[in-house]
Amino acid sequence: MKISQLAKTTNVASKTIRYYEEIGLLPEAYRNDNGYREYSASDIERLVFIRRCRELQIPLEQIKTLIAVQVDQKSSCQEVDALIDQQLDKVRKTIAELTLLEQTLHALATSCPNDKVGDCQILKNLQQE
Amino acid sequence: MKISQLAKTTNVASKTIRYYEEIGLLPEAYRNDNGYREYSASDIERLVFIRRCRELQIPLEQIKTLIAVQVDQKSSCQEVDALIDQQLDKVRKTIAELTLLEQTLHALATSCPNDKVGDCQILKNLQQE
DNA sequence: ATAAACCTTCCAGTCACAGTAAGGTCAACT
DNA sequence: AGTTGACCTTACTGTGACTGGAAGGTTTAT
Repeated sequence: MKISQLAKTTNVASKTIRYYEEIGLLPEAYRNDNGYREYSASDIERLVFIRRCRELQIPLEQIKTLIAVQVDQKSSCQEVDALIDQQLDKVRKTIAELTLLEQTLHALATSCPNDKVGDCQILKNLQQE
Repeated sequence: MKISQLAKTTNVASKTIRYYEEIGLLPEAYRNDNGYREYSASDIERLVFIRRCRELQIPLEQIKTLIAVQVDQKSSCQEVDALIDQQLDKVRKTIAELTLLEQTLHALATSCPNDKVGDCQILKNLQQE
């Protein structure tokens, strides 16, 4: 199958597939006589895996690690667990930060009863240390 | 005052101050005989304003707009209100997305009772569409 | 024959900086 | 007078994960 077929099947843009190959996240694709990349079913699997990881906002470098770990079926999946836990931690911290941010923005949004820039309480609040 | 003094006072790195000047967020600084940038009190105000906006994750381009609006004291601060509301919206949407993400990651993190990669439920789940 | 829909590589742009290099300036000390 | 160290300057590169576009080759359908 050609790259656009793979793109459609996996819901990953052709451009992105080439990019993944370039950075070594995908192996170099087999080429047809005309130089076009040719893909098989196993490429779909790998790409779906990557896409799912990306949906979880796992960085490409860490996805590389996950793929490397998968190769040795008998090795411990401790690294996998740790990576997911890390990701969960990161997401939770970001949520906490954004929740504070939301409160600040909400307070700010409701702080100005005036309508001229000169009296604008929002702008004054933004001036404060 | 020199750039490092301004940096300390406002808690914005010298590098960042130069960058803000480069992109036109700050006006071109006055230069001493030796070519060093020289700043005054009003520069502190402007930079604190920018820093506060950045803490609220307002993009630099929108901060430019806010600064432009401030100039005409008599104009309506409708644009300011709208911008803060937009920002609040964006933050709320991100929180909602991350909350879903957190649930998925949590479910994933607790899905694997095995310890060999070959049986790892996490990796299997990541393979799914 | 030609048009459209593909494919290829390569380069630039995104956002908001941070890192580094190479060099100029200044104040204090020996 | 020389030197050290802390500043300052510009200019270029790198970050992450792509996306857009240019310029050109190939295939397929009409």
